[in-house]
Amino acid sequence: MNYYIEILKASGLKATVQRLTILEVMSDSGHITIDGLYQQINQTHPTLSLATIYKNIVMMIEKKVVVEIPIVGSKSYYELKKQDHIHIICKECGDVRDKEIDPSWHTSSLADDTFSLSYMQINLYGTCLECQ
Amino acid sequence: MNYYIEILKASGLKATVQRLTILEVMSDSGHITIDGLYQQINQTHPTLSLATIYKNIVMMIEKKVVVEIPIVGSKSYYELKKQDHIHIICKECGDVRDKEIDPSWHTSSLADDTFSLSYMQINLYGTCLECQ
DNA sequence: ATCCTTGCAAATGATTTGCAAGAGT
DNA sequence: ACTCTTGCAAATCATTTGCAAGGAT
Repeated sequence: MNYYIEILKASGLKATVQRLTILEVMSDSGHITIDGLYQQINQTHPTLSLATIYKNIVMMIEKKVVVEIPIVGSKSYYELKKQDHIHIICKECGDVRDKEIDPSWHTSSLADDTFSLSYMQINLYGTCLECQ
Repeated sequence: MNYYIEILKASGLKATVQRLTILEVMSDSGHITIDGLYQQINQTHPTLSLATIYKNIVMMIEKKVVVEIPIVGSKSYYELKKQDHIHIICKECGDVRDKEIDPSWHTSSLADDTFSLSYMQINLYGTCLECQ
């Protein structure tokens, strides 16, 4: 918890209960949609409003504390910012898992020299073991 | 034009002027949003409604004629279905370019054996030459 | 002739905004 | 004390739906 207070302050955001709650729930679930966040949070903080979640997600994305994961055929997921990694997405159950990017990949060679790369996003869609 | 008639029929969809127009505009621009489609089409087919575009995009995605490209921080783009490839996206101007996937990549090794991969999506975000 | 598709308008759903009260620094 | 943030309700924007008329096979 204290960890997130530091992150928020370092980003110029006040450490409110609402923000800390959002970050904790997001961290626990790994990847979560806005609706998911709201439902989870509602159980422990029934007064925390949807509007507050929206406002804060927008803000924390701007401050690079949170990252959006846009998904084919569904709402975006959100996660805490960390190193670039692959998302393995089950089309059946919607589960999202992380995987490290194979270091043998020369990611810099992906784009050409004329393009200044800032970040990448790799999503693999398919069916997980449980859903097969 | 006749080419798209075949594709539609093969997918079990009637070849209407509206659908052919959508496919042509989409092909011309490479990648386009719903709004973009509507504005482009409006110039030549002012009566073609937004609702028709929505209905058809949904249908053609189901039939695998069209593919959604979800984008960080903006609406999804759509393109004609073709081989998997990389999208190079300029965060400044929104331009989307295609690039072949480096064949030296062992894409099958990206996921583990337990995951049945159906398709992948690789987006590189940064700044294009013109916007630098 | 039949069934599918269109276009309109209305309905729904998601996200954003304005503002007064409350909380963090 | 000051400024930022919250929560509510209303406003806006995006997407979907129902239905009667028109078009494709």
